[in-house]
Amino acid sequence: MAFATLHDVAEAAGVSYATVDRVVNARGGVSQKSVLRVQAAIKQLGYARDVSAANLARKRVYRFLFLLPEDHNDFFHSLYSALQSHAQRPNLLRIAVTTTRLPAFSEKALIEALARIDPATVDCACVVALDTPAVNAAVQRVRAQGVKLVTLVSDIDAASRDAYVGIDNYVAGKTAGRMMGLCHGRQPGLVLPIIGTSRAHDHIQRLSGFLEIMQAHFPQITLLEPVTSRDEAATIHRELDDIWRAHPNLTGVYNMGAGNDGLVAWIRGITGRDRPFMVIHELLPNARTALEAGLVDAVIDQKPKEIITRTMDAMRLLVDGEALPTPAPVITPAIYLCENLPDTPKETDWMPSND
Amino acid sequence: MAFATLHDVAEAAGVSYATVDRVVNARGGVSQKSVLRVQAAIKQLGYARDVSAANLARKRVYRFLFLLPEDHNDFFHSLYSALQSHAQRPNLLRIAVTTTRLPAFSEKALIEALARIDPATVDCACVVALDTPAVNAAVQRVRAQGVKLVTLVSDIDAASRDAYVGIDNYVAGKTAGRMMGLCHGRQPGLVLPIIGTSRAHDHIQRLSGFLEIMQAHFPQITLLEPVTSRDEAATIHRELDDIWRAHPNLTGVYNMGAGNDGLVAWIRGITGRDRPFMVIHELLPNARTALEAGLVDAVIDQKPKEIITRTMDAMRLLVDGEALPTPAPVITPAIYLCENLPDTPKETDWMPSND
DNA sequence: CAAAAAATGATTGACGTCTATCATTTTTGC
DNA sequence: GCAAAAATGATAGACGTCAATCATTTTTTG
Repeated sequence: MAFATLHDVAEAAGVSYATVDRVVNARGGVSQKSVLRVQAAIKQLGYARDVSAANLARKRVYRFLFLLPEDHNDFFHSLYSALQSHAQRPNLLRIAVTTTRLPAFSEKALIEALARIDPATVDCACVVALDTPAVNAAVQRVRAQGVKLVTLVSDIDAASRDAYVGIDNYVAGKTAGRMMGLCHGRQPGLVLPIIGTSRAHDHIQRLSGFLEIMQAHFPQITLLEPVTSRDEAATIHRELDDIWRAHPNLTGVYNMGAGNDGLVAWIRGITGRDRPFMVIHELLPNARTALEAGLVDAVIDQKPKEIITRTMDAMRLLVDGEALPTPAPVITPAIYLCENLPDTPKETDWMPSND
Repeated sequence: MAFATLHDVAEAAGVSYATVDRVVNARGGVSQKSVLRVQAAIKQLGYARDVSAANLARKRVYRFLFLLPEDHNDFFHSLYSALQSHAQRPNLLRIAVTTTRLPAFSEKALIEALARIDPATVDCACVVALDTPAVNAAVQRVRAQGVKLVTLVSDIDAASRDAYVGIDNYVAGKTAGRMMGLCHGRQPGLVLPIIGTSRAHDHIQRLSGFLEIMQAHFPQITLLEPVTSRDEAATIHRELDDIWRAHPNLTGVYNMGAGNDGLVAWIRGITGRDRPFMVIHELLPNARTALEAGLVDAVIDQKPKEIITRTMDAMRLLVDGEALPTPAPVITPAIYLCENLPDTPKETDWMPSND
């Protein structure tokens, strides 16, 4: 009554269960006439496959391995936590996750970790890659053993991996730019961009998105030469002190890397004139506190939970040998002001993806 | 090897499957000693119940009924679409959703619909309620027949229903206020709030949140008396024409109701001076287009999909007789600028797609 | 120590789907 | 109209858990 089963479909279509099974699982060898009758019955009964039963019968188990950089970098840290909390969810779809953290930017460590992957215990690996020939080769060696491979955040040669789940730092930078521009209310201003290192792909992309929006839509705002912080709080603090003295008319700061603690400490010490507008990245506890305290105006967040969910979706599809959605869905950054901060503690979202 | 089963647990604990089953399903009649051994084995093996298999064996089917207002109101429309798209998702958790739309604000229609609920075919109903004694009584009559009842967005007496899933329009209004304030870049301004009807709870809440933030944090901005639009595009257009003429220094408009088409049409016609900053609600296609065209600055969105997900979570827990999380999780509004718009979702096939 | 009570073991049939095998019927080609 | 090919039917054993029954063992109690 409530839910039609394949047996119901078979009866309604006037064929045997075996034929229905051949149709829904595309096994072939069914006449056009039967296919149509089955499809009609499915539609008529509103049949929907019971995925639980299907996965059970298929004995599907997904064993995933994540290789993440072990970095102070805020973003990877939040990615890691998202992965941890995901792993603790009730076991709806039989996913077993193993995580290994590697020294950041170490080609050698990455290649070794890739070589250590055991095809007998891993169905699909997810790697924050470095785009070098040696890594490409190592990845292909893994894949040759039947392990699917997904690159995350940082891609390699498209032919070397099975899929790539990216975040659009360019869009994140543009969003930050729009936010910064709006904060100036059509007034002129002087804005300082801070990047972590000029070597990091993601910071470069954020910067170019930011600059593009600022120049295109807010020409009355002057941009200072970007400062490099090496993601160190102390460096940021020092640099800001200098610039603040040199530019009494500074109206905005956009930090696209880590080191927000130094930034916040510096703001706390400002006296005499209005602090500049502050736009920073990643909604971590310190950023949250700063927002709530009114020390920062906006936080651009890459939604690590959503990234993890999307990645796992892709990995599942790969292991099942199914087609990945094209174009790959893009995760757009969220904007947090101090009023719309999400609830902190309980992560009870254990519904399957989709949101 | 990959996943331990209850049989594995039984073996590891040195007891029979039956005993393990008694422990994990709390059937009682097990000695303390055995309980401990089973728990130890579960922990040691990292056993996690296979929810798919469990649900299958339990024959759990959740039959949910939604009673939603049939309104032009943008918000309920997006809520309805979210529900539709949720219903089309692959059938992971065996949820059957029926939706009935009712004339908005009609107490009579609501009570009749509640009376029509058949306990034999509905496990849990979700209602956008009206807080009147007659509705309260009708709700209690439904519950007396064993149907769980959740109120959505608009609550009634807490004792009358099983749960309430709310949205915080106050927070939404505050977020809009912050956004509007920031757009003024510490400059003075003159801002017009537009509400749908002064009778609608949600608009009142948005308004008070908006006013509170504006007064507390942006005192240099003057607020005009809120205009009532009855959510009609034509009314908004006309009112704005008048106000725009009467107040040459208008710098911002916040529309907390529907009727954004009229608003956008009006903006299109502006010449001579800068348009005011525009903050509106609900990321519907027209709002999206307006954002992309640069006719609107920010859209505050209540994330209807997330609301639906949360509601279904609560309904499931109720039907299972489990405890609801307290305090109820709050959904915070999202802020969209023209750079961080999400991908438009695409439709799925009718065919039973796995996963 | 025997009887009663409590705990445990052993087993079975669902649940809906997958996968496989084998027998039977229908269609096609000549 | 006959053989070969294609399509269909019938059936059965998983998958991991739930829920139930009944037999057996162990512990408690007087």
